[in-house]
Amino acid sequence: MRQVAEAAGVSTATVSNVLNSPAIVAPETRRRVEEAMTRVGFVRNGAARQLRGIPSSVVGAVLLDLANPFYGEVSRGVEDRVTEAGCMLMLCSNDAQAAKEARHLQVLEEHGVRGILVAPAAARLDALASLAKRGTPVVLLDHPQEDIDLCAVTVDNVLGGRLAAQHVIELGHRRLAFLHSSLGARQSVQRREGIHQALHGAGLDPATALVEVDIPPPDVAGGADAALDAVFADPRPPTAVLCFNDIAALGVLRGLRRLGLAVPGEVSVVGYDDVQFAAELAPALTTIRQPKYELGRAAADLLLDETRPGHRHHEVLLRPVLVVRGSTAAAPPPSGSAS
Amino acid sequence: MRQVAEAAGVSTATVSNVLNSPAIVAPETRRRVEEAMTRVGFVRNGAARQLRGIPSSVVGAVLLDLANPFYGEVSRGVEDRVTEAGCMLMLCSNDAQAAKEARHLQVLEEHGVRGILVAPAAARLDALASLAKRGTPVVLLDHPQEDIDLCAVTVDNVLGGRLAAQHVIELGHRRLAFLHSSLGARQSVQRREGIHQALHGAGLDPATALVEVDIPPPDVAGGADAALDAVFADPRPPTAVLCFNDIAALGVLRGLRRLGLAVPGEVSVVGYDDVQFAAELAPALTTIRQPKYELGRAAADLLLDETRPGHRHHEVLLRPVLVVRGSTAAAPPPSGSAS
DNA sequence: CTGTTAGCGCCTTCAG
DNA sequence: CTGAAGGCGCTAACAG
Repeated sequence: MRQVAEAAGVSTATVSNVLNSPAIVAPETRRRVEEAMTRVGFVRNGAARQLRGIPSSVVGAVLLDLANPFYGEVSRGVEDRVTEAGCMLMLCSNDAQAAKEARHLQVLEEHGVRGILVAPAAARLDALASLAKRGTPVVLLDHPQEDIDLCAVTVDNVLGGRLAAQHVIELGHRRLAFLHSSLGARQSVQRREGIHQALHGAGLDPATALVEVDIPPPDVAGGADAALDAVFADPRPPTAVLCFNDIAALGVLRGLRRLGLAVPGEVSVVGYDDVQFAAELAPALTTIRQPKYELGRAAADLLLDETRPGHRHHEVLLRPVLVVRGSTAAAPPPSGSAS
Repeated sequence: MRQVAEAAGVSTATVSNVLNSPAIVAPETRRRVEEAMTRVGFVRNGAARQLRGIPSSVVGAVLLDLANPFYGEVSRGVEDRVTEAGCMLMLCSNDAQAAKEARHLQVLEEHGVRGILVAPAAARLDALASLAKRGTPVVLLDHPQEDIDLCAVTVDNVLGGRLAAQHVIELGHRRLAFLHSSLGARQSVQRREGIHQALHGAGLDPATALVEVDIPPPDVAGGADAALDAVFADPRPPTAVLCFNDIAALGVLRGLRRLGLAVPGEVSVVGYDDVQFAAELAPALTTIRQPKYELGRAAADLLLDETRPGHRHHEVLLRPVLVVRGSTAAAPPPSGSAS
């Protein structure tokens, strides 16, 4: 900046004014300074500005996994909103590991970001609460507000689980499997709750009507595929499989093909998320659609609002929707294979 | 930091030493300082450090579109490599718009990032070259080095196009369609070159054997679907469709279903990228696999190496691979519908 | 309208 | 091993 000032024959303060309040600089001087800037190849130093107290224009986001198409669409929503506000995004994956998450949060805080969006992996949220108390706004993404005083955006998982279960129950299914994973533990608990509600509503007992299977990370599709062996070894196997996301459903479709079970003739499959490819699978996947892009946008919205004077923390609840396609059908008549 | 120093009854320099060279501080003093740090809730100020000249630990990446599963996997490769080096990632999408890209690059430079990975949208690369000359290392991702003196990582697109075309030619197809998009213009040119090579190799004339269709952005799948009407209105329609990515192939499968054309019985389809869902489509997609994760990792590797003293720019060329699945089969016998 | 000045928080000499 | 001092680039306040 000093170089520019010298080249233009003015002081650094004037250069600063050209940058920040062009209106108060004489046109001729301004022109000279601007010319000098391009000649010298001047680039503002963000670190110095920030040190001087200018609010940062980068926002952080800690999500589960960038390569997961669900979070891909979520981050696109975040990015678009944040870009509109003239900000940039520092993105990272926590891979469901609290330690990774803590490290990322620390670095983001040290960088003095304007705020952080986080889909928390850690069981306890105290770290986030104190982070916020120290002055870095935090917005929970796909996690309920619970007792913490933070903004939050969630999609109603209980409703989602209920929609999925009600759908197959209405089709006559009486034995269901629910495939979940520690990668979506929090969501899975709530969706299970919704499934239980639907079962009770139909007069069914979860203890006998529902098989639960945990898919070990990290390979969700492969794990789901492999998990089916045990599920269908049962003398009275389920006729409908509910999955905690579409990737797992991908694995289920593959596994059922491997086991020679027809979809939806013998087994119905319901996914979750409605990622882009869900409609094109064989058969097209019945699934619970989450408003992914909106989820990201809404979270970014809340975060950007944090700096507004009258801001008050609140929770936004989005609603999932059942999308019926080809992977679900009426339950097959009970076969005589009862042992 | 001053607060910590006061709380621990030492000077700020000692606090700094505890942080940066713990070994040279007396254990007892160190303990006291560390205790004071947690008590006060001390957080290092990244801006101040950077201003002081400490090299930044954030690297920037400007890719085409975060929501695109291809770039999702690429960025995961970048992220993992960068995290290993203790760095963070500032990610953004350029949406194939040179203006957006320029803005992002500027902000990244102002932030003083350690380096920038870019899958360039701009036609000319001078901006990148001068960026690098000013001191921010730049690595081209999925773009050849050409005449610019920068590191670059690419996947051999000519080979990819040739593999796709050779495969269907060997299956007896003599009329091919190639669906490309301005979203992948650069890659498309090279893949077309590969297709031409394959056609020539088989003694076919591209002028008559190849139909080219441009899919207008932004909806690739929908655009591909819609584009088929014109393609198959031709009296001698193609029997094989080569797509510039798997998303387009998704749309093609949908469109062919809509038109009542069997895959692979009447028409063969080849995708590109081999994204996660490609294997699970109906039918499973024959496609050209790109080493996506490796592409990201290799690019990050090159970037991190830029700061090494003896570094010399170079280009890494990765090889794509043909993955044959269910969407391609022998060409149908010529029907009598010649007009 | 333009120049001067001080200081943001940290790290690194240099003395002690 | 610890303390004091200076400066990284920028901007806000004030003086000219």
